[in-house]
Amino acid sequence: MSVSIKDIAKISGVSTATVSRALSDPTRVSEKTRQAIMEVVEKHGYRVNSHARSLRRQRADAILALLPDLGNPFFSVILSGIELELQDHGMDLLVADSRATERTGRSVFNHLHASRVDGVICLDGTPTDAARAELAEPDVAERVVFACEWMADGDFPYVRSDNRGGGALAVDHLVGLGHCDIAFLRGPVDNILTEEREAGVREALAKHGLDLPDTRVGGHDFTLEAGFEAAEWIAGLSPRPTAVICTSDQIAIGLMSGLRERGLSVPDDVSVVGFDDIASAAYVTPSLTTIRQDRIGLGRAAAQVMLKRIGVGKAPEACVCTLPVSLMTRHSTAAPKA
Amino acid sequence: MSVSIKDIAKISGVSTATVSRALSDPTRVSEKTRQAIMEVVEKHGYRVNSHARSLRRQRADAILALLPDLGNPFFSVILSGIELELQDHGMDLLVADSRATERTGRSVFNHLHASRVDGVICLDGTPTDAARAELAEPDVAERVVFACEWMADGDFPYVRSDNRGGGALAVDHLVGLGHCDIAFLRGPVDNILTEEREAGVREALAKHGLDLPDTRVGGHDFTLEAGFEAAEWIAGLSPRPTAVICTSDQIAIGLMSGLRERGLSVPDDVSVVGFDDIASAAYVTPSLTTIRQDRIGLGRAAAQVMLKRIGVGKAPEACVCTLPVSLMTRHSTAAPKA
DNA sequence: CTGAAAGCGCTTACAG
DNA sequence: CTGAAAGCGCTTACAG
Repeated sequence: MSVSIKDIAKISGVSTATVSRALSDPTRVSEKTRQAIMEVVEKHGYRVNSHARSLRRQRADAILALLPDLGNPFFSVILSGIELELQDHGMDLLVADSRATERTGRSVFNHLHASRVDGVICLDGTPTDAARAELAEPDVAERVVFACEWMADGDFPYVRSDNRGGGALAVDHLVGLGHCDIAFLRGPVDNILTEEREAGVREALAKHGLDLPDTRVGGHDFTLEAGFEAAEWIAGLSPRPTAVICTSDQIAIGLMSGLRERGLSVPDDVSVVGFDDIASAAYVTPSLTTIRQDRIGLGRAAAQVMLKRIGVGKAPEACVCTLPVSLMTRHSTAAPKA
Repeated sequence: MSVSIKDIAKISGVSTATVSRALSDPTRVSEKTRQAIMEVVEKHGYRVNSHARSLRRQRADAILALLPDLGNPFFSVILSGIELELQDHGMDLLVADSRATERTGRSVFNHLHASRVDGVICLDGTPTDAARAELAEPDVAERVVFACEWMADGDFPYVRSDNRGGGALAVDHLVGLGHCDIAFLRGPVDNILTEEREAGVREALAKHGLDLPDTRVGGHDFTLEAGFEAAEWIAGLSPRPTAVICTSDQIAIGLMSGLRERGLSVPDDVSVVGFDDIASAAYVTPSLTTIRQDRIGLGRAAAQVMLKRIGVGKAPEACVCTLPVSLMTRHSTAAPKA
């Protein structure tokens, strides 16, 4: 059917070895032969068969991005950052949803075992027990990089945002505005991002001589729904906190929606700070003050660390990387009403 | 390094052929041998090398999803639908950003030519000239399915929403509310979705004895920014239309934000209808009336059509599929002020 | 600079 | 039910 290296060799009157060299390492072939071969290659639209090459080279030239939820739009920008970087190195990107995969009973690292990919960028910080067991195997471990999320007890290369710093930024901003009764909305239980951001919030609060009592901590997920539900709780608190720090923009947007439905105004009655700076944060009403994560940068860096880890490109160096975050001041925060 | 079928064969005391059969077609091996082999397989954690299998079988067991913009969150849910379906059939999912790929000078169908994937689900209805030329080649054409978007002049299997019907639904809703001066906000020039939705709007308008003059048509992109910018134009129109139909929720959300900044109220001054029903549509203020697309269904259907096309699973049957859309009535639309 | 040959790890007619 | 052997399409020491 499709033309192979053998055909090209025959037509060009050389061996397959020479064709292969002309394609992979042109300097090892005379200019004249190379040109003749390339002409034949062009004319017949020959492309190296990736499976044959991978089998022979023992290298897949592909990376798997493992997401906790492929449908979550938060990841799309990160994914595009990963792809941008991989493309520059001629590597392909496979994606899989770790939760959906577990449902099938297959291992999330199957791609690695089957040599389909050279490494996996794991964006899921809470793998199942089965996955954790596999992560303990050296031949899996040495091919994994964590991005965004990570395992508290693991020792893997990683790329992440400065989550603590982000929590602190939110606090400094609110305290600077005059707030001293601040609530905090968590993400899912055991999620490392939630824990880090909360730690950052507590540290910064302490620096200002404030604290975060248990009665001011709520939330259970990163979603719009969770934020919306939390509005009922916040609205019912007495005294009501004058500001809420949310661990995601989705929570914040859901929360603002819920507060409004209860007749509460943002920022007049309650200031709200998000986390992430997703695209719509600037366009909701009021526009959302939030902690910006550089998601493209996160994706690119994750791919870079991965490529280093598996020995593509530069020599292996720093295999961890924490990206700075920044405060985006918009209209969902204001000084508390006197 | 890693254990191969040869090792398993040796340890089990059978030929590699028998191991292969035990793994792929257990009925062709005696129960006893099979069990013995499986035990060895389990114990040594053997996995079939995917490149060797693909090379031999001439099948990649993988599909490429080609998106116009990997970073656009609209696609994430579709992608998860595709993955769900592929997973059920043991197929892997590769993703690539068509615009980013073109930037590198490589062909977007390279994966197909290199046999890395068995087919490509194309979500980009406006391929470059180079890509169109390749789509004309039979061996490419027979492995492509369009999803969501498509080429007006192509004849490919496809999966799409009922875009015309969606346009009509929006009109019927607004006219039912009493609107008779309706504006329309387009997406990018030449985008087929925009054209279809506009056609649906015009047809429905005509049915009600109304029309859509050029002076009531604006917009140039599906983005939040484009919607925000359009607010200036809408606000400046005299007389001002009492309702606006947007070709995406992003446009609608951007528009509402811009209108509010100009002191206009939605829906009191202007009713707004979106298209897509993205997750945040229900949580913006006011919540957005929109045309819902079943994105998970779109993704699943696209994968199903693809699998049929390349002969996996069921016999090939209907290779086109138009999914119904539905009106989600929320708070961004109301009767026009008298 | 070039070629002959081995081999990457599988699967599958073909025989028995 | 099982095995020996060919071959999928490459790449790469090894020789010359």
